[in-house]
Amino acid sequence: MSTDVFVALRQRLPALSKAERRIADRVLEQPSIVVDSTINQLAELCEVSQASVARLCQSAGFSGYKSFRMAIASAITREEASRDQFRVSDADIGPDDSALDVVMKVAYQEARAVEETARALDLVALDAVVEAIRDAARIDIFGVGSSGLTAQDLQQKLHRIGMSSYSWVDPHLALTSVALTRPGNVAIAISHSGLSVEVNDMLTVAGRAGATTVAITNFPESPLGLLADLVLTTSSRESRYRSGAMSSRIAQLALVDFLTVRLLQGSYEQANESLRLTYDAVQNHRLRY
Amino acid sequence: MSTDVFVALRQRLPALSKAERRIADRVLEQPSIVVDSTINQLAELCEVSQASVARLCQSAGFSGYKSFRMAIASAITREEASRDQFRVSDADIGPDDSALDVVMKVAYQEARAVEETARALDLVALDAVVEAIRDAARIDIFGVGSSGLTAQDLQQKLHRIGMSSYSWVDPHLALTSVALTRPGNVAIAISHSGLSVEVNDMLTVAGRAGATTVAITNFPESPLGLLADLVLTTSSRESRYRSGAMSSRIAQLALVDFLTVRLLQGSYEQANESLRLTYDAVQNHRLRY
DNA sequence: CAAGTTAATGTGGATTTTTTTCATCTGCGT
DNA sequence: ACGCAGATGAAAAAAATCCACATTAACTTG
Repeated sequence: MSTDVFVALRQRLPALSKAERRIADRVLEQPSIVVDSTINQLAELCEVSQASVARLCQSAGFSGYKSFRMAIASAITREEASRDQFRVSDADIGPDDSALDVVMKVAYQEARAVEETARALDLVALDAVVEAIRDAARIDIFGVGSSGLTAQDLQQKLHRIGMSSYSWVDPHLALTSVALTRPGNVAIAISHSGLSVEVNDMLTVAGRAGATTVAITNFPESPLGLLADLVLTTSSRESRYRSGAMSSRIAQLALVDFLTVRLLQGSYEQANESLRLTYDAVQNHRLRY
Repeated sequence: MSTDVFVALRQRLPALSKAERRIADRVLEQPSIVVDSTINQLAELCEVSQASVARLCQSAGFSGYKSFRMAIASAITREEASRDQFRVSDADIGPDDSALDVVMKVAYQEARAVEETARALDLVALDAVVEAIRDAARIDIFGVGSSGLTAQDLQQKLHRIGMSSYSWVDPHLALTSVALTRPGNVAIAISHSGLSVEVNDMLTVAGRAGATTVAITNFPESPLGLLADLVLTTSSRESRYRSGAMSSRIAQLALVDFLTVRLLQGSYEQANESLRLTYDAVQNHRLRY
């Protein structure tokens, strides 16, 4: 992309003739009118001829009014975008915030959670987990509360690409399953705080049985984190105005996706075949437009 | 309307005719050609008539090709700006991408899905749904596959703030439940494509029983979207390299959070009390450092 | 399976918009 | 006052967009 229209315009400002100057001033003052106006309307607005407008566009380095107009449209959104970047709604959500405020703030927090989780992720650990999963005959996944949903999600995805995996909601069932696991298998525990008793128990038992233990938690130094062979850390901070887990769950799911895509990469053909088959399987449960 | 062209286009994608679809695909794949092409050139490039291009532009909500082109120019710069932040190329994920590339690209797509969902959200519909939920004696939630997890998540959250809600995995159970629902109650159907037979059935029955019907879907013009009284639209694009639902599920959960926070705001004291109580309830299942 | 019906697509011309040409005007120096 | 150079506007020419209508394709129904 060449230099900004506004820059080009401002630089030429002193060299312009009277009519062109009038147009340029108007445009710089309120660029949006260019987007909304044809060359005729803009000319009339500035009380000059269309030809003058056309000449200004060319003298600013554009082929004509058309491309000038598009450049202005671009430049406006570029300015908007960089403004938005600084007007980040890092503030906490309050009881009197408008719907727009709420939506923007929540979205911002969650987008940030994903981004920060990605940036802070230990890629070596990630690929170690991927390797462990790939070699495992069975994968047990466990989480309670909202982390239970992440567990289910991971289970579904692993299952879809052809890996035997189980996610347990019931702690007793989980314990009986992992008690019988073996070296080479993988047990994955998910807990935002890393403090959940059930989840810790499950990973302890799995470790004792020789499985590779993986923790997905926001706090690597938590009991759960210290317990596990491999730790994948999410980076989310919950708003005080929470209705339970928001960002933490999003960050966990993002992590699940990193894992699955990475797994998928390793066995492209085979995994894609699995995906195609599972997709076809539900095809006749779909309506048509 | 600040809603992004690309969002509008992607949401209408499945509802488009063959010729329009071809154009839309081409545009989404390489948007810059629109900026460089007249309507004739673009038509020739896609091997369709100019009229079809014009029709697509109108069906995407623009007055014609002119304004469509400007919107594309804007949207391109917006995308560029946000990509710069992630320092990620626009290429899709490939089998040979490094772990870092994969993580950043997935994170970018998911963060983008959240942001675009927020940006394009119909706030009036959102608050209408919030009102309906608040007044309802019972809320039935239904989704299959990965949308089933969203359904569970929403159910958990509503439940936690003291609303009677049910999420059904089994279509039969769901149908028997909504068949007995009543006017004033709310039925929420979740489906990314809006095509799932079971989910459509459920909402149809609920509507017949007089409940307020809500659809959460990426495609407002899908059968499900057309069926519902109120539609909340997600704005996600799936990577071609998908392991099932990634961005779509994240966007759905973001939507769930918008809903719950908004609900929570309305009844600050009472809901916060519920949250505190439920938090305390699991307290002695937490370890200490 | 054919006829009828409806939706989708393309053609060509009407209309709008942009570009270019050229005549006129303004200001300035001689 | 005259002539010249650059600036400006009017209008013609060119280009592009939009629209009405014809045609084709797809689908339904008897």
